[in-house]
Amino acid sequence: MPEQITVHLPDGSARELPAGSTGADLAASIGRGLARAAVAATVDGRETDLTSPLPDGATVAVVTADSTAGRHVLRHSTAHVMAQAVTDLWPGARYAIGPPIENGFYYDFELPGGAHFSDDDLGRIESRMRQIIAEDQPFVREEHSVAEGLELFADQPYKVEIIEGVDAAESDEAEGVGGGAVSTYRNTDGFVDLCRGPHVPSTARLGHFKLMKVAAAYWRGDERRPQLQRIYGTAWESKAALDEHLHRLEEAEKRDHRKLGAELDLFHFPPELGGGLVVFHPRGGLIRKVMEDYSRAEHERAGYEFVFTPHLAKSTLFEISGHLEWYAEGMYPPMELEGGVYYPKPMNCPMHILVYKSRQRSYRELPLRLFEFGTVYRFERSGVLNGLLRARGFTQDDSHIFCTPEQLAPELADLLAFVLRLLRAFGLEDFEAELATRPDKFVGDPAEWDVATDALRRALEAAELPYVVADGEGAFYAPKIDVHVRDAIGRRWQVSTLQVDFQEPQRFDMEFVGSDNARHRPYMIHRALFGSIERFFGILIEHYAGALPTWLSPVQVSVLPVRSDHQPYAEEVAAQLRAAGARVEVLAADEQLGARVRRAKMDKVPYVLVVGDDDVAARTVGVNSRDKERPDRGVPLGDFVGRVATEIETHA
RNA sequence: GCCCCCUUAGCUCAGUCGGCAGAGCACAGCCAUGGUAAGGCUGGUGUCGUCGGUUCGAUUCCGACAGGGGGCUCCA
Repeated sequence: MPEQITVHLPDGSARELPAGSTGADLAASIGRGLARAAVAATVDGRETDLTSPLPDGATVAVVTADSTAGRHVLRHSTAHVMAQAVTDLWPGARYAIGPPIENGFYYDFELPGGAHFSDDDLGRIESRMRQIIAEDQPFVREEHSVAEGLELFADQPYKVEIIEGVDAAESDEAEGVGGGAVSTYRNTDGFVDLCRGPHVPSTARLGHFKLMKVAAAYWRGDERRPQLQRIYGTAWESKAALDEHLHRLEEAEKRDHRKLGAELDLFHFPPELGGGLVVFHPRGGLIRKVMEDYSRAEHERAGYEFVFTPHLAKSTLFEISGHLEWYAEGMYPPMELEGGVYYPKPMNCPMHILVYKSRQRSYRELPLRLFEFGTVYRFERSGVLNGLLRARGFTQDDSHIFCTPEQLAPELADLLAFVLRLLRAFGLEDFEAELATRPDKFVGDPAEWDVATDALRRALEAAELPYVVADGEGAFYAPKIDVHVRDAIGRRWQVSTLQVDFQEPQRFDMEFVGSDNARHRPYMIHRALFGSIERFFGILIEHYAGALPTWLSPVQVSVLPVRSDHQPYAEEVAAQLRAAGARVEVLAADEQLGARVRRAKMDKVPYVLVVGDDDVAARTVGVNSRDKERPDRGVPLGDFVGRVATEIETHA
């Protein structure tokens, strides 16, 4: 046994420590500030905890609390403390799993007698957690055999299930179970939890946390298993970081499209219609019309043809398409009339296939690109509805492209470029894609799957779009690409989707006549770029916090005469702007100027013009831009009209 | 569908330890002609989400239901 060990630091230097030294000792030897900030260590790149002895000759790095790994450790440790507090306050409570997540952590519990937490309980739990933290209890790692683990957690059936799961099959590293061993962490007052670690050396390192909410969650995420009580919390390395996070949440709340939708008079969900069904008001309708007009013009340029199809169809259609077999629970219930059974359509594809099949098709017509703003109805479960982001009736900017197998790859590449062009026009810049591949349960020929998946991959690479492969996440009938965007405050939203489908062409027995005069089966691509117009609308509102770019704003310029006698000039200014294509309102001088400025600003109108004596005399306007604190006085009218016209045209 | 929370004027919310309910904004009328985020005065406004229970009496306490929010599951 050597008395000294040597550890290497990532910067290439080495350090001698007494044998048995831990990550915490290393941190202390490097410096006091670091010792305070340290929450864990890595040995040869693998996480360990600060309390385990370090091996001789390893490269050791100390993990600080403000790093991603460090925050992970903090949050995980805070989750343990929460479980400890809950078992103190509810003796006999069972604890299941409590991992760190983005911005925080959660822990799932089952309370004695099936009791539920209420929001008031969060305060009590937090108080108890603060006591535990103040007591500075060390986290001590222990290793046990599986048998000892089962003994230790005899009265914790969820922990037993985790340990037993290991015996049966794979190890569950995150839970500290694997290779025939079980690791745990114990606090001084006896609370012990199954865990791989690492943890902070003691509870005193924690403290900048807040319990956020109570929720229910199914054990193992399976709705047939017991429902547990989940508490979510957030935890950070400093008070400043915690406050910043809470501030971000407030900002996100201010951007909530439902709140802004009401404030800006854009849309609402009348209870008389039922959940998930929206009505657009004139201003929201105008924004939507601009979106649709732009989309139509771009589709026209890209070689799409426009079709229109009904909202209802007989069951026959959805029997052929397979929707009744595969998707019945997502469809609105049937209506019977005159002996027929009708369903509201959950998708547009079967309708577009009927357009294709209306006559014999030649390879010379392909690719045939059929486009429609198709409104569909899906019976989403009540708990999943979420404003415009998840509705029961919505409109897809839907297209189905029918092509020959040879055309598939180039068509996909063009399509992806088209997707990005359209999204960029709406001011979205930050994209990521997900390539979803063949699931376990699939239909069709694996060779065809490979062809399609490969075509999708090549399209992604051609577009230089960063992507991740979601293995087995494809639809049962086809692989797909989902395009995600990041908004102004970094949230990720799924928008566009591109799917290759060989299944429906077969079900509908689609054909085209090739150059060889033989009949062939076309490939089909499903694609929606906005995804759903309603959803995309909601995302834009949140992205821009309601302050839409000029070209999308329902009112682009408000003209405010200082006094009533400036009204004629204000009308003239408005007329010139309208002639240049702008949407203009004049707020007459029956209210104080300041109040009218405020009203226009609250409506997030991009330009508020004030015209008074000087302006009438010099044919100028006072320009108050949304992005500027102070107004510009005396701007020549002609200059301003030109500027707005350019902005509208260039989507600035 | 399941768990937690919420529901009082058009909106945001206060309130009644059980005794016929309030503020600000908005709205209406009048006055004020005002150069950049709320001018002044006056006024009307409610089945206190719905139904049932307890009570002399329920907006308040209890229960059910509906609608909304946050999660879970789901998202072909």
